[in-house]
Amino acid sequence: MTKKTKKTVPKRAYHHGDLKDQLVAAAEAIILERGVDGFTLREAARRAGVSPAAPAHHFKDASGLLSEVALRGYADFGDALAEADARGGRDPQKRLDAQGVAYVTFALNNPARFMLMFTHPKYDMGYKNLQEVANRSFQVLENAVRAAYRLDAADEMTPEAFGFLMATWSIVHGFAHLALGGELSHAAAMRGGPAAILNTFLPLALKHLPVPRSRE
Amino acid sequence: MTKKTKKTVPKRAYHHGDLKDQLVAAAEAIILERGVDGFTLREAARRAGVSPAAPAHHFKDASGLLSEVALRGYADFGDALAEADARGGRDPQKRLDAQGVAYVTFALNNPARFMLMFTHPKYDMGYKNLQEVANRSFQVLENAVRAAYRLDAADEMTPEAFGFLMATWSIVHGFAHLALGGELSHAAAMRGGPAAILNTFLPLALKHLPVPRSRE
DNA sequence: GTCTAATCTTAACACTGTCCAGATAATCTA
DNA sequence: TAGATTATCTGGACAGTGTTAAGATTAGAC
Repeated sequence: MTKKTKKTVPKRAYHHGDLKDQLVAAAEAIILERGVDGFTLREAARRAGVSPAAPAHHFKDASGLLSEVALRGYADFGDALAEADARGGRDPQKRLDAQGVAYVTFALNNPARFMLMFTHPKYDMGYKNLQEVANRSFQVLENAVRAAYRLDAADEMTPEAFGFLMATWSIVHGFAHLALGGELSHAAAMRGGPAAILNTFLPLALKHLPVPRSRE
Repeated sequence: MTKKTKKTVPKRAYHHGDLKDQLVAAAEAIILERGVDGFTLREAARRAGVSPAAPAHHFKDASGLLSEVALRGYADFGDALAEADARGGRDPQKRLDAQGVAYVTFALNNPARFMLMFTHPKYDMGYKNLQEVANRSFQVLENAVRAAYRLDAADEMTPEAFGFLMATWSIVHGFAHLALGGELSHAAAMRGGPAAILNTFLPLALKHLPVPRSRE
């Protein structure tokens, strides 16, 4: 009786209908639960309810699926930085402070995606427009540094401005990695718990890297 | 004829004799050639000329072998930082500058080991005295920061000193990751090649994080 | 309504890490 | 020196992996 009555138990059609998006969702869930290394293509297919070979019709290979995850991650990441930058108004210092907090906040709120994004061997930078989207997110940071050094978008970066850009990028990037790697958790446990990392530790660190006084 | 004459072609005895060290060497070579993800225990065994099951008598599992690689990496890393610290003499600024350069230099000269060391899921922090050795290397940095803040080894870290420690650690750690991730190679290609990263970019970035003037 | 192209399945291949039983040899004991 | 114990290594097996090839199913175009 359960043979023809497909309505009661949909059991899903031969064609999935929304496989691509569900594979991406499954991949994100897997790397969150098991880490980037814990991802397997077969598990993603399993969660989407399809055979191990099905994903090949939407992604070149496992690396392709992770590339799509990274792509969407960079898009959200760039949005978060751009929003923070906008909240900073016209003051370069405020713009950079807000971006620094947004940078680390994104990493802590999206640990799996962030780690994947900066684990290049896991995906393919040549995937679709991944490179552009990634560059666009980093450009938000560069633009704020340019403003601090009174450089137009067309101007070439001066060594000084470039040095400060690297310093800023390095400190937030390094902080995010140390926090995600658990390198700060011992200290956090003694000084206010995990919330202290973002609310206390990060400001304490960032205040050591102020925007250089502009030479009018 | 090549049957009994084992002398001409030693072919190796049933017992290897130096398997543990050769497995470590093979593992280091593999992650250098193929990246941390490219490591397989079977390949390491293959290079050492033993069966896939042989490593089990020296390491609990694949993670155990990588733990030994990480352990030796942290030991060398700590040594490099300690030597740099010593070269800095008594001046905290010089000690920290030297350590910063040593930190990034180690990462660039030992990319595979460095990446492994900071890819925690790949190995087991509970392995032998790994945790201690890792802590010891980080302690070198903390000690220089303590000196800058005139804190004894017994003194508790002040929030200010801790903030500066995190800022210093973050900036060199982040710079190393960005450089290894190729995030700076585009800029480097236009400004003096790969050597510029260490010789030009790093000093330009680090000068933005001076040791705070001591409040006598 | 037929045909084409997209989508999915089944089955197979060569890998992987890990376990087990047995072979070999180095070392300890007496 | 001889025998027994222990450490080390092999061969074979098992479940799991990514990827491919050949065929089934169905959506959409004409």
